[in-house]
Amino acid sequence: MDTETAPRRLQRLPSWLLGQANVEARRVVSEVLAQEDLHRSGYALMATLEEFDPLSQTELADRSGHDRSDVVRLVDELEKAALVKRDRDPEDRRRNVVTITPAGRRRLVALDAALVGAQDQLTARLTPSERKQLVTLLAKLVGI
Amino acid sequence: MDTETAPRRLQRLPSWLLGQANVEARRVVSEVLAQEDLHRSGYALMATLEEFDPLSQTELADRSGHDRSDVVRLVDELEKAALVKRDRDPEDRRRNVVTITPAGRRRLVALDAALVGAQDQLTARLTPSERKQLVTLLAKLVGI
DNA sequence: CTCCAATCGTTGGTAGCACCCACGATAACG
DNA sequence: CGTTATCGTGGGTGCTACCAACGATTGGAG
Repeated sequence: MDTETAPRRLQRLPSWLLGQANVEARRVVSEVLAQEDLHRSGYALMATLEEFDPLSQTELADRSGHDRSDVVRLVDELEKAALVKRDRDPEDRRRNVVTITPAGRRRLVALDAALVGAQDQLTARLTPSERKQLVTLLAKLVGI
Repeated sequence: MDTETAPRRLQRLPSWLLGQANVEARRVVSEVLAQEDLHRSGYALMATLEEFDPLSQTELADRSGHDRSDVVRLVDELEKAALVKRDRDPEDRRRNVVTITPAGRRRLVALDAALVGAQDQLTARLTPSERKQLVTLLAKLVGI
């Protein structure tokens, strides 16, 4: 849409501006990740595993901010692509132990590089110092 | 989700932070508007009409950032609630002329007040000056 | 040791939202 | 005229975020 022709009432709302910015963010990131043949949630899961490996699916869901049931299907895909591994936990046979594979780690490096480009594109209109400010403000807003 | 326990890879991404902030924004705003018995898109349409009245449905769609076909159903609801009026344009009988009703304007005032509260809630962790900065940065990011 | 409650993965379904396409009615224009 | 474009409308799709319920399994109370 033409954000410039939007009503002022909306343009002044932080919530609306966040929405608009988020639309851009999703668009740019999805586009870049699609070239690497992955969805945004796939990246989120792999990033989570890279740092907190090994995790049960429920833990993975909580850390990555997804629903338990959605993680099932996401891990299905990632496992099919050999980017993650899923095994029954021998110590608690209700759980699945999910880990990232070496191939997954290698893939993550490529994705990181692609994502840097996406971030630059997203914040193209901001100066480097403004980008830092934005990150700081957003982090504070969401309570990090 | 617990944004604090998210992987650092994500926490550093402006796009991810925007996403998290947007989740909060949607949640807070939807909640507040629900008490006034309206969706977010309903408010967007009414805000657009208040400023640019009268508009055809296509113009309304462009200004408010929605699809033409979705505006049809949204205006249906708003018209049923007597918040907007829809008439065939006598000068171009393909068009519908959509205007906000006096009742709509009154309702908008109440909604505005409710939304101020929502914004405060959303940006509760920021100082007044930080809130201004955030709005400025986001506006610049989306090209306003 | 037994039974009950809780947890885990999984399946299925729902709701909202942003899209897209095709149609009939109408208008603009050659 | 007849052709092309625009408008509202109905229908449908895909994505994402949810929620409910189930069988398998575990842990804890008695």
